[in-house]
Amino acid sequence: MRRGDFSEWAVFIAVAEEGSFTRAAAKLGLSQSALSYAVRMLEQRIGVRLISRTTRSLSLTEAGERLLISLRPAFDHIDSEIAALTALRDKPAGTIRITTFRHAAQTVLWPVLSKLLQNYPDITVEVHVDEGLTDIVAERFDAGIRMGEQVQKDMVAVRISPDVRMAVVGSPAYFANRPARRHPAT
DNA sequence: GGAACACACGGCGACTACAG
DNA sequence: CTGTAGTCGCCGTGTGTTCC
Repeated sequence: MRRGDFSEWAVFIAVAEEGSFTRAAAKLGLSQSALSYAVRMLEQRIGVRLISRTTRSLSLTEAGERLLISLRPAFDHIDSEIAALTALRDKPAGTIRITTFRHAAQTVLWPVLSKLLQNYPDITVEVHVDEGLTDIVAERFDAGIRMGEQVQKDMVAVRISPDVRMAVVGSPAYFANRPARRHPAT
């Protein structure tokens, strides 16, 4: 997956939430044509129509609705974590190690990391993709994404999607210095 | 005179071509 | 990949016509 993909997901969310390319463009500080191009490229690459357009209005397709429901909490969660990091440090920097499975990496993690890395270039993120059950604590990962049934008892889990059973999990050590969350912040 | 309908037109928003 | 300019087409509104 190319790095440029990240912004396309953010564009999709903005358009979906605003219900208008023009308003989304104003919100993101881009031109309307840039957003149209980004969404078109995104749809072409994944081969799924996400937004139904007419000359005067737009609406989300079923696939678009599902994608928005899945992505929005993840973006919100990353935003809240960034805010928490900012509160702890004047200038966030360092390495975050995350383990996840391929589907979550493609649909959830990459889009939010795009925003994170743009805003905090001093942060390095190590993403380990594997379909097995990597031990987050033993392998010294800071966080991971697991299906609900894969969340172990000693993990601190935050659900990130209402319709997909995915959750962000972190080692107790990671959350020891941070406030525990039951839900992603909005 | 007032209500209902049909039509024309301008505004607005999305798309596309093209240049940088 | 982004911005500009031009094009297309839907929608809202104003105006004219018809009917009661």
